[in-house]
Amino acid sequence: MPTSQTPTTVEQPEKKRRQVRPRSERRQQLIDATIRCIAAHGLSATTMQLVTREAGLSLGIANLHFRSKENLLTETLRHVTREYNEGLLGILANDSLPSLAATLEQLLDFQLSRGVTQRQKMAVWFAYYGEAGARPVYQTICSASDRLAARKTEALFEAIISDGQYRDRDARQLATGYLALIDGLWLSLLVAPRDLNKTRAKTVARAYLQQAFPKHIA
Amino acid sequence: MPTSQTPTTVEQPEKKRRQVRPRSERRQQLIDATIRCIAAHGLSATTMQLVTREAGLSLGIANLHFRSKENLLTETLRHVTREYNEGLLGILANDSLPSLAATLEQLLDFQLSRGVTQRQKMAVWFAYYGEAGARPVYQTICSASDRLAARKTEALFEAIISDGQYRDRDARQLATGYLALIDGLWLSLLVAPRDLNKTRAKTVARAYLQQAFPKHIA
DNA sequence: AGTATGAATGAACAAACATTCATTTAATGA
DNA sequence: TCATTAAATGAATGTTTGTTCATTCATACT
Repeated sequence: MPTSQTPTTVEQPEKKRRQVRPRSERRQQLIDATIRCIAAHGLSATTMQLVTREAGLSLGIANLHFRSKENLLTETLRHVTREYNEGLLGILANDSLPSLAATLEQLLDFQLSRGVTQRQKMAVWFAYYGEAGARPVYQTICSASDRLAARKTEALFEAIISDGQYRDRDARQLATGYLALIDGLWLSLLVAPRDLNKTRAKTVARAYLQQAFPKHIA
Repeated sequence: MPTSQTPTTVEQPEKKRRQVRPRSERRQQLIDATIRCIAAHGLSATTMQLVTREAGLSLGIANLHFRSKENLLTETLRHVTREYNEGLLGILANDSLPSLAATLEQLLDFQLSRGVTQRQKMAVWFAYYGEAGARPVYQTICSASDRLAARKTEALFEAIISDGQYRDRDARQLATGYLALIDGLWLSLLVAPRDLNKTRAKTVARAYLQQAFPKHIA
């Protein structure tokens, strides 16, 4: 054998080169991995081993960046919640008023869009809802998010009722019903995708809005 | 001290007398305890210790009567599901036809009744929904139950549409919407009981039915 | 090139877990 | 009253879990 410097390449398992990355990037990487794990294996089967392996990192790193598993799970819920709320506020922010009819259409499109209704996100959402009754932290995060959505939707509906001079309509009640309907449709999409697809779900939600505000939706 | 035969009664922790009971009774006892544990601590924190202690029995007894924890959890879901389905079928059974309007009212009353909307039951329901994406057994049980409810509700709505000669109504779509609405209301009652109570939930659900079938509901 | 810093690693550990099974004892019938 | 049966018990077991921390090494600065 000549002057082969390489250390006897006997098809080693290719020990991955260690990389140093900023804290925020690692945190995001771990949250993403946690979401995938929860969607694939459920919340109760999501272990630190599973998450860190899914992220392609070492076991100890989650505790390094998140202090504890509990904290990682809480931050993951916060992340999914924040993402949804930002999307919602982008449509329902007080200042942006293109037209009430257009806003209503945008809201419907967003809530049954690809991004929001993908299995991964919905699975995470409902996994935490399921535990919310027992974990005050989850309950707080979930209900704060719900309350924000309720407030913004109610405000939109009030504006629409005023604009269309609809009679005998209660904005609060209609908003409660509409948001519950959306939640229920998400649940069906998650648990029984054979019986309901996104298109039909959107038709159902649109029908609700048409009954409520016929002048504002086609 | 005289002839005290009793073995020095120094306020012993009162060793509970062992009782032999039939298998079916023990199974029910354990399922009930499991429901309470899931409601109080969540599915992921429900351990055999917790369940058997809650039932006032010894640690090994759950494995004796249910073979495994997995089996106990599955049977618990089956029990809750069966209980709900029986209530529903009691109202929507094909043969019992008092009057369509009365049946509609009964359905609404049942789905938002004390028995169905008590925190314990709803917490169990959603805990399993949250894991359903990852556990085929849960998914099967949940979606089979959902499908039954959908079929029966749709049949009722078809009869009502025919009876009232309503135009431009799709029974399937209305049933999907109504059941999703009920699911969403349950979720809100569970997660944000501060913002929604049973009475208001019933008002919202009734409004949906009134829009759909004004001749059949007050 | 040499050094200092702290991010990344993963073996090791203690706690918690479901499950097993030898033992106990209530219930039944002879 | 005693023998038989099997339900009930809980200490013991082996596995899995989250967490720790001594060590390694990529990176940046001198």
